Amino acid sequence: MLNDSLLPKHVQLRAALLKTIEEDLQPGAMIPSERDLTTRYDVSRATVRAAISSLVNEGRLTTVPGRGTVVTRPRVESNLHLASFTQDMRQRGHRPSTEVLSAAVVEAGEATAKALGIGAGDPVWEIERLRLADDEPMAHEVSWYPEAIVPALGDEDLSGSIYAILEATYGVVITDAQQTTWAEQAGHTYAHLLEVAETAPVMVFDRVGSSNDGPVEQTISRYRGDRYQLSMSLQRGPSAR
Amino acid sequence: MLNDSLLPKHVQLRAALLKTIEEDLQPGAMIPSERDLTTRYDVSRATVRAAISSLVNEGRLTTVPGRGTVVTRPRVESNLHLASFTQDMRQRGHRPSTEVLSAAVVEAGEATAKALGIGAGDPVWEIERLRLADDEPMAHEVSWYPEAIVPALGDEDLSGSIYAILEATYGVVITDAQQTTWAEQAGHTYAHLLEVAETAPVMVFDRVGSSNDGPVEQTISRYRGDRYQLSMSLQRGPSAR
DNA sequence: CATTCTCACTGGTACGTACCGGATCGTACC
DNA sequence: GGTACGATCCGGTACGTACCAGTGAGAATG
Repeated sequence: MLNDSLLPKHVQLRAALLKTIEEDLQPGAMIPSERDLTTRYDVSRATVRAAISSLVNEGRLTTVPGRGTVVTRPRVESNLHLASFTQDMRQRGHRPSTEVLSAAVVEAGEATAKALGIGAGDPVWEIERLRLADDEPMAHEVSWYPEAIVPALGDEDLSGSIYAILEATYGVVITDAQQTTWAEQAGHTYAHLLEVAETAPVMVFDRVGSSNDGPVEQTISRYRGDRYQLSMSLQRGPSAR
Repeated sequence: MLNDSLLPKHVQLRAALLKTIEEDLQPGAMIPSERDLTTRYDVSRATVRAAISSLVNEGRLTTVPGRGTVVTRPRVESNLHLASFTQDMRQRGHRPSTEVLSAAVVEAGEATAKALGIGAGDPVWEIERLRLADDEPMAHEVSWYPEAIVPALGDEDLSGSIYAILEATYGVVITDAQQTTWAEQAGHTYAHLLEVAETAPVMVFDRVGSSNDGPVEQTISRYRGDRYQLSMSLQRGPSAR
């Protein structure tokens, strides 16, 4: 039945099961019992269990002692992914808008230069924007992009997604980012911009976005603590000592 | 050798291995061979392999065909993972300690009951702890665990990792969690506990930890904004609209 | 002395058996 | 008609055997 090849049987069986649960079965449906599968595919139960446990481990199947093994209902998408402010707000049910505060070429500071892998003092576009949701301030953002990568960024309409401009005009696709977040008091400057008290808490994000060719963007955002929250899923990872 | 006993042997063996790789072995060191472990603990090789593969799955061990099984070198990157406070602080170079403020069985609130998949009013252990790093307050934590799962939690030493207790005593392994975070002002209660101003910003985490059998824990933590930050990597999700 | 070969040992694969406790359902008994 | 029992399914646990393909150290060879 199996043995098309050099692949271990439990790997082949795994693939076969995956195919059936994707094509023929609905979430919540039961797959054949382990003992049934042993005769169907003419393998031992240990092999069947190896295949199944691999799929259980990836969250595709769930075992229920005494009943059987069922196809897992697909999980709601993890909320933590790389999205532009615009996408993010729409997904949360808000109407996003943007106020461009400034856009100019400046010399890269030390931290920015290091983050972007360029020299300190190299020219970078500095874009400062206020982000609104339903016409109320949600976040303040300052972003830096190397001029060498996006020479004419200032000519574009910066009230929308800069990621879209990068992609359409410069063929640069930001595929992943690393960000650090912490909590601060708004303070003089941002209290005014965000229309909150000076002692109001804000969530600060320091993000470096990268394309396949390396870092492209650094952004420091300050979100109003009273209007923003972030959800994420955690797995027990390799470094979960 | 094993058989303390209500727990399956491979779970006990898993715990035993985890202890040795945490206490006696350096990253990169090899653990005894599978056949060696069968005689040491007087179990079958299948049992040994079950214990090992569970640890491999969580990234604590790595198997090398023809050579052996080695303790995984912890990676410094990927800062966003499921880790206990103790683990987290050690990784950040701090010396963690804990002050247990209270531990009692209470009736589950509505939000907690919903998160844990139990009935409102069902008995849950409520553990309130102050977490210190280098003897200074870092975070305040309140956790809830269903009494049905951990009947005698109050008898344990709660100044360390509760995850470790869950695993060692109850055979419950928290493998993943969903958490939401936002920024707040410390306020009366927490300002005093965390030794900061009432207007000082804190990062709040509302986390639900789950084992393979479902939710086990809800924890609400408040971290001092001036002492804590969170790093994470973002990928462009499947629907990168 | 350098190379090659052998061989013990590793994890990986695959088979078999056996028994347990939980779930389900039909059936026999009040 | 409702309850209790038992047969029978399920996955979970645990044991055993056997062989394979890499690895690596030491022996045999050049």
